[in-house]
Formats: sequence, structure tokens, C-alpha cells
Amino acid sequence: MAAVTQNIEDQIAQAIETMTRTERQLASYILRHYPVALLGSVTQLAKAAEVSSPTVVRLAQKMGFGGYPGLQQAVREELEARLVSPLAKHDRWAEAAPDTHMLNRFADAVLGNLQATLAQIDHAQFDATAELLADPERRIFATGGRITLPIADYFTTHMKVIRPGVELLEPVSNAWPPAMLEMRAGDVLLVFDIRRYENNVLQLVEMAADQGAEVILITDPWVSPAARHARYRFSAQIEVPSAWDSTVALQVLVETLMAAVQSLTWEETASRMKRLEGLYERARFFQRGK
Amino acid sequence: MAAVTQNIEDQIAQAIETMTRTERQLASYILRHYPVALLGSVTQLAKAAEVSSPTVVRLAQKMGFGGYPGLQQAVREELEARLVSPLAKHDRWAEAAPDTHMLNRFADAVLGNLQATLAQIDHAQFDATAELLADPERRIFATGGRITLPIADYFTTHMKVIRPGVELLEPVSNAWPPAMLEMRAGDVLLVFDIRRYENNVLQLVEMAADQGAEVILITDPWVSPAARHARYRFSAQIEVPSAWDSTVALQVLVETLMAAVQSLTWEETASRMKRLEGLYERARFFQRGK
DNA sequence: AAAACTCTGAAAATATCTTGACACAAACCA
DNA sequence: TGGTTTGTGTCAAGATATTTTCAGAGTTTT
Repeated sequence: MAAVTQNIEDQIAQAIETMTRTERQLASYILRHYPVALLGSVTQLAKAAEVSSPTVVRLAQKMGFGGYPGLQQAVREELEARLVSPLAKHDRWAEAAPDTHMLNRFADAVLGNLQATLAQIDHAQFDATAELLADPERRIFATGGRITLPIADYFTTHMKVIRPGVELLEPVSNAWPPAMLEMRAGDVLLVFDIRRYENNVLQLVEMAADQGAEVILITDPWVSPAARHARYRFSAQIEVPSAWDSTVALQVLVETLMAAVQSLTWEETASRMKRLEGLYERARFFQRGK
Repeated sequence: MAAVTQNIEDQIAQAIETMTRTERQLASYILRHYPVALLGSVTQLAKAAEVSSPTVVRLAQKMGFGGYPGLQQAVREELEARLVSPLAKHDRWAEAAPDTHMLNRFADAVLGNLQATLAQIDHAQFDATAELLADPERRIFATGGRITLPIADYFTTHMKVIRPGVELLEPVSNAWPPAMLEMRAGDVLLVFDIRRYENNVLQLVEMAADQGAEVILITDPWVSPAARHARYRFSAQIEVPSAWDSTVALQVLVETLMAAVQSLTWEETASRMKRLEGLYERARFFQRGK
């Protein structure tokens, strides 16, 4: 266990175990905006974290600071110690561990990948893709390789809520024909394919393209051979210090695309979500309402 | 208006020319203790600088901040920019498009989430978790909810290459019993559970814990109720400008964990990968060698 | 050297913040 | 299901903080 006087950030992170739901919401906000969140008034913090002011005060008290001013004072002191040192350390997580720790190396790589990936995206292409996926006349299919299929799965799970007519295609040869029968010209196939491009996937894309489907490809910087058949293509950076490639950048792309589609189809989507909510409610599927 | 908003420190240093004697004394104190001096109350600052409180207020007003609170707010904002790592702020890709474009908003949110998530991880806990997952004596099971199951799937897909004895558990009530029979004391269950915590998942965790399994939980900042049974817990930030939560930070956690496990078991893993490679080769599964 | 002006701090007025009391709602338990 | 506990927000009182007012000290001007 850590020493007695650890920094406030850790203290809060640790105490989160024993907190109530609203308090966690507050604590989470504080940690995400640490330490600036604690420099303002109770009221400001409460509003920003979307809780009531007594909740803020109570948390400060529970944590053993006399009250909010006490907590604030502690933060200021900690900040003073941190700011006095000449070079304000830019990498916060790097402080705690050597640069050689896997966490830091991985984090650096991932952040770099994301920056590079996002910087390369053509906004017009992105918007056009979102519109294609939002078009209610088209059905949407998604597929991927051994590694990327879970992303396609994730995509369809969410898209099925956003709009009707969304299916996951597993790239297993004998499962295609029926699915392929369903595909009409104008339908959209979203394909994830990163290196060690699999024959299965390429074949599936080819068949879909033959049937007149619009193919959207999410691949790596070396570009899958399926690109030949793709209307739109996005390349994500995937290299990390590991024997495998990282799919994080793909994931970000997918989530961003879904957010864009969702905002295009908001009216329809909102009503679908509401209905789904009702179904879950009746099935007591989740822990509690809220 | 002062469109050219330089930093406050310089602003004060420059204005010192035009100040009165007492004001200079105050300004000098502020500069010597910048920025901490400006985080407290007027009274504290006045006392510390040995001037009166009206002097403090007057200075703040003269400098063109509405009053002391205005100055304080400005300092906090400046501080925020300084304390948040530059990576979190959009630099390059933001130029190409308006800030309101989904791509930028999402990118900002995701990078912020990653930073906050990684900053909160306890390295000792991370290392201990990796060791648990690398222990060949223990079998590994992974599961997740409706949204997070693809991540568990992704995890098992990779882990199966890294080591033997890895299984995905789908949280469907009638599919548990056989899998549960397999579980022995000391086995490890990796659970993904983010909000709208599902009853299924909680039940599965409870059963596993009863059987003596070590539970590792990857959840959100509000913490799944399954935490009660977890040996180790990691909280990932998940909020993005969308109707859904983002699983990107979870994904990063998983990939990082796998990289750590892989480096612990490298010898075994390398030979397994080699054998797998041979199998793929014979099945002509991939496009071409490389 | 007196008058006018400027600067400063004491003190009061005003605004804002913090925190306790309470009531309602949700979760838990029997 | 009904009773009990726990958690959360509203409100308002009390505490602090900020700002204005004003008088006197110091400085400059004539």
C-alpha cells in the first residue's frame, strides 16, 4: 500500500470504491479535470459535474478534509509543489513510472496513432460515408477478419439501435450465400481489414462489389487489397510496441462514424432508443433505472 | 477588447511600469509566487503581499479583468491549458475543419478519455494483473455485457495465441453451467462491465467468485456493482459527444494488458505463434507471405 | 507653505459561497 | 408488499469574500 500522504488525485481515485453513485459522478469529473476543477467554487464544480453543491461538500468532508475550503487548500499546496519545479511535467502518467513501463510506451504509441489517423482523414469523405450509412434505403452489412470481426460486431450491435437493416456478416465461407442473396445494389458493406489480409474477406468483398454494393473499407496504412472495390477508404495507424497490431484507431473511427450517423438520423434513432428502453425495462435487464 | 490575450504573468510584468508603489509591491509578490498566489482569496493574497485587500481588487480591475474573480478565472484557464498535456488539445487535425465537426469533437473527447484513464492506473495493480493473466496454472475466462462482449471476444482471440486455456463466456444464462463447471479456484475471470450494468453479468461474476475465481474488472468511473467481487479493478473513461459511451479506453487497456502478458510469457508465446503461422501457411489463409 | 491631488487602508456594504436542516425518492430488506 | 435505510437535492441561514466608500497620509504644484 502507498504511503499515508499520497496525492489527492490518488486519494480520490481510491476512495471511489466507497462512494455512492452521485459521488462517483463527481469524483470522476474531478479526476478528469484535475486539478483545475477544484480551484473554483463549490457551486461551479457542482454545476460542471452535474451534481448538487451539498454533494460536493459532503465528498470533501468524507475524504477527511475539513470541508470544501480544506480540500481546496490541500490542492493548492500540492499544486504549488508541482508548479515550483521548473519544467511542468507534461506527461502526467509518466511521472509515476519509468518510461520503459509498458503502460507508458503503449500509451505514447496509441496517442500517436490516433493523432496520425485523425489527421489524415478527409472530412468530405467522412461526411459522405456517414450519409451513406444513414440512408434508410440502403441496408448495411459489416464484416472483418479474424482480428477485426469483433469491431464489426460492435458496429452492428450499435447500428441496429440506430437504424433498421443492419447485419453482421461472418466471413466464414459457407455462411455467405444466404447473406449474399439478401444484398441488393446500393446496399453498403463496411469492411475492416488490416494486415495479414485474409482471403475470406477479400472474396466476400469481391462478391458484394459484384452485386453492386457500396464498399467502405477501414484498413491500415498499407491498404488491404480489398481497396480496389471500395468506394471510400480510411487508413488507421495500428503499430504499437507489441507482437500484434492495435485496433484502437479503428475503433475510434467506427465510434466517430456512428456518432455522425446518429446525429444525421437523430429523429428516427431517438424513437428507436426509446422503444428499446421500454423493452429492457420490462425485462428487468439492467441493474436499476436511471 | 484585448484580443491579443497574452499570458497573465507577462501582462502583469508589463503593467508594472504604470503602477503605484503599493501596487508594485503586490505585483512583485504575485510574480514571485505565480500562479499559486492568485488561487487563494483576496484577503490571503493581501496579507501575504502585505498590502490591503482593496489594493488587490483595484489591481485586478485596472488590469482589465472584471474584478478579482475575473482575474482568478483567467488564471485558472491558463493553468488548465498548461496542466493538460498538449496531446489532449487538438492541434493538427483541428485546422482542417471547424471545431464543431464531429470528427474534432470526438477526437478531443477520446484523447481526453485516454489521458484520464491512463493517468489513473495504479502501476502495481496493472503489473499484478498482467502476472495473473500470464500464470500458466490458471485458466482465463473473459466476459462482458451487450456492448462490451466484442471486447472480451477480441481479448480471447488474441490471448488464445498467447497462451492456452483461454475461453470467452457469453453471458447468456443457459450457456453458463457447462462453462462454470470448468472453472476452478484460482482461475481468472476478466469482466468488462460499463454502465447499464447488466444483471446477467453480475450474476456470472458472483457465481465465478463463489467458485474461487480471481475476478478482474474493467469498468467505467461509476464502477460496476461487480466490483464487490473483484480482486483488481480498472476504470476507463467512456464519455463522448454521442448517445453512446465509448469503449476506446477499454480497448486500450486490454491491448496494453495483453502486451504486458505477452512480454511476460514471451518464450512460450513465440513458439505458439510460430506453430500457428505454420498452420495458416498450409491453409493458405492469408493473401501472400510477408 | 497652502492647496490640490493621489494613494492607501479601515470599515462598512454587498455579493457570493459554504454548509446544515429537511424532505423526498430510490434502494434494500424482511 | 410495506417498512426501513440510504442517498440526493432544495432551500435558507450563517460564514466569507469582494468591493465600495471615505478619510487621512503623503506628495506634488503653485
